[in-house]
Amino acid sequence: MSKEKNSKIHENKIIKRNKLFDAAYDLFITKGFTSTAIDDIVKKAGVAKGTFYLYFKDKYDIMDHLILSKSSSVIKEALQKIKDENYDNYIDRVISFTDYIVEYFKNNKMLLKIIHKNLSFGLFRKALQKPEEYKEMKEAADLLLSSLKKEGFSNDRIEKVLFMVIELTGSVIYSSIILEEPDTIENMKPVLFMMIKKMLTI
Amino acid sequence: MSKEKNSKIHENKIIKRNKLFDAAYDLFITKGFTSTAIDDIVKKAGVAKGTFYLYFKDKYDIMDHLILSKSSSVIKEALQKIKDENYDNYIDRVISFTDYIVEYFKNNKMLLKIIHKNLSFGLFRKALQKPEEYKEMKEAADLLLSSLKKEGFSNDRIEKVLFMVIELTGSVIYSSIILEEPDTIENMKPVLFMMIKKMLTI
Amino acid sequence: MSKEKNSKIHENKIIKRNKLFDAAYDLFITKGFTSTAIDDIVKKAGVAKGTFYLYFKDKYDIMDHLILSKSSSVIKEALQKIKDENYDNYIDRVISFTDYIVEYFKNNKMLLKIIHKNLSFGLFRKALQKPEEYKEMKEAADLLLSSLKKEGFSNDRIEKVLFMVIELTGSVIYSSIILEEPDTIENMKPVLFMMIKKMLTI
Amino acid sequence: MSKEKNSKIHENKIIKRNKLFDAAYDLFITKGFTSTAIDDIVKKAGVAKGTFYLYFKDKYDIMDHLILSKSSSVIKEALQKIKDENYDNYIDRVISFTDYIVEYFKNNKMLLKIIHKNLSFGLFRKALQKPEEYKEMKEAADLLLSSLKKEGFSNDRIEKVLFMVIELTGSVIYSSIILEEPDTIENMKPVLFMMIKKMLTI
DNA sequence: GATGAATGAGTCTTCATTCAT
DNA sequence: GATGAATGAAGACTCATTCAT
Repeated sequence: MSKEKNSKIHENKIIKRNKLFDAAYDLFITKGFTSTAIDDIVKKAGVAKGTFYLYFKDKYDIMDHLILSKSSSVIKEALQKIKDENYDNYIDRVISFTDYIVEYFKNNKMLLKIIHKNLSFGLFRKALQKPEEYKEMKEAADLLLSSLKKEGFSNDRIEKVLFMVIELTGSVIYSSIILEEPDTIENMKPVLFMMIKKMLTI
Repeated sequence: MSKEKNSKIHENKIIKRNKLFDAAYDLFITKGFTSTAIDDIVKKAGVAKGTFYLYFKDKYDIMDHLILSKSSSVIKEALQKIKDENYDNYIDRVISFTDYIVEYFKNNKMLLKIIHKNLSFGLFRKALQKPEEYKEMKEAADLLLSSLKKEGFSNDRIEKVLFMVIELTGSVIYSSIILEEPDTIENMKPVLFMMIKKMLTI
Repeated sequence: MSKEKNSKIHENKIIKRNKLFDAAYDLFITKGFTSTAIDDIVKKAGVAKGTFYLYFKDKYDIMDHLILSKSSSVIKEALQKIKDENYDNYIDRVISFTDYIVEYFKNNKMLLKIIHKNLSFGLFRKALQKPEEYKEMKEAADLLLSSLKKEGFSNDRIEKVLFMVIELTGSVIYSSIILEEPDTIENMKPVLFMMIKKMLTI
Repeated sequence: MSKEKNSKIHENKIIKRNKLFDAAYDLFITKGFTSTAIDDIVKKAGVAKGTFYLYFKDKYDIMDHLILSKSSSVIKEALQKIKDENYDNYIDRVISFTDYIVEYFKNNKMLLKIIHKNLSFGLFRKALQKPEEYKEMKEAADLLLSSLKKEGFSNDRIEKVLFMVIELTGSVIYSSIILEEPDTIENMKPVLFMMIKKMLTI
């Protein structure tokens, strides 16, 4: 009975945390991070102000969790896709993976805006150090890494090249989707994929 | 006499504007953008608060001008360097250009921090539309473009590829210099240059 | 004209500062220090919140100034009284001085409450170091000191004894007026004066 | 059996109360009264927040009990000392008593700080009205009172003089130990004792 | 053109207290 | 009796911007 009680309380806590999470997400992508006040978040979540501080340290804390959570879920989906498709060429796999992410952000411009301005690799590093919580990321990273290793990439280079592919992709996505600079994402995609292929060819 | 007086007044205005500019620059790279208040800027510049709004729309406005001005001067220097060196290989030219910029930001970490967080290509676009004011940028762009054109790059692709090279370089510089992620800039450089070469090879 | 203008502005500033001062005083003695919010003060003074911070660092700052200002004015009055009376006995002078202060606080219980809880000798020390601003205090201190010196008190002891007389007086005043402990001020007075006489007798 | 159970429960309650008491004491003298939150106290005591309110009305309540308890125990020790020493001069007895308290607070500066800011004679009055709980205080008071009575002090005056001696001692201790104003406690002691002697001499 | 006093909305954060479990 | 999640009022302080002089 005590267990049941605790589980109910625990459940409530998760629900409340999620309410805050969702409210913050909605507001951040609608009004932007800076223009969103804690007050807005709690009002939308239907909880008291103090409750916010029970679950998050401050506005930056909830933002970090948000970025990680959203990124993680995109990556998870992209990962599932390439698993299902079963390419035997590793470059095709990377391209397909990338394509999924491009398409995702085409439909989530505001999220892209938010994420981009607040993204830091420190965040991802932390995430990869908690494999239980962000196992999709870990899995995605490992899959790509092992693919490249098989192709004869030196250990030393793999990480750096992958990092650059990711950074380039991120930049192009942001710039072309949000600013249409230097061109629309549709026109950038073929060039981007070509570049990725070149970068990944030994 | 009226002319003389006017020119003196005009000169005074430029001096005042520059004072604000320099003060803002010093403060931004010391304390960061967010932590710098208009109040700090005007105090350091030795002018009244209202005067700030006579010369700049707001804090973002002065920041944009700052980024443009500083970027422009780095590019100018890099440009001068590759002109002096006289490579006949266009890829070497790009690498040398890039190298100059990397080295510059290694010695100006704070500026790099500021610029990165506030960079937008809209800014550069505007700059390129005022060739008289930012002629170094225009020149640099034209030089690289014509080099690639000679090599047989299709007009359509040149701009996009160049854009990607710049974005990749920017990302790597920021990440490796500021965060040492995924490695130090020294260790990233050879890989970065290799990637650039691949990207620029037909 | 410029002078006139400046003096008008300067005058306005003093008026505004005084408004805040008076509002704070009224509220502190009515509601107490802790229960008075900056908001209350500015509303009562009829100025904006930010204006408060133009004149005072925080609530403690205005309180310190208040204590000093009020103490200073009581002391000034007490000083004037003993000057007018022209006692030739130094003990009578001290007693008369003390009596004035006792009577003053009998009629200003709330001020006594506030002052007592926030009094610190550091404050007075600072005040005595600005003789131009708090010259009454300086004068009072010097007068008493020189009286005792003439009577043969060793320099070493004068300050300590005077300190104790002041502390004792303060304690008795506070306790008897505010708490009527251990008796009313009327009944404490003769004993207090007797004790002071004993303390000041060589 | 019911009795046994009840006594065990009762014991548990006392233990819990003491835990809160000790935790509060430690925190108050470490961080100060205002900076200590109920939350800190219950965490340190290892109980839930609500439990605090089962034993104490609020933060002021636990503070009052703390002051009384600590004061009572110092006084008890001081009392024991003068009993052991067996002076036949009543003034020496008071001086010795005082000296013990001075020495005690020299080694417990933080406690002194806390007590001073929150001391009120109302507290002691209450204590003296519960002789069973604070019998040391009652005893000390009676001992000193009867000493003075024997010397011919009028009943009326005894209480007041004693009150003043206590107040003076308290003020000097606080000021000299905490602020070293107007001098260190070592240098104040001889003057303080001399004053006490004068005050107690008929 | 220049000034700088004044504004007041906006923001985060703390914490004593309650009450359903 | 005990718990601790939830509350939400209360509070201090900041700062970009305006405008009368």
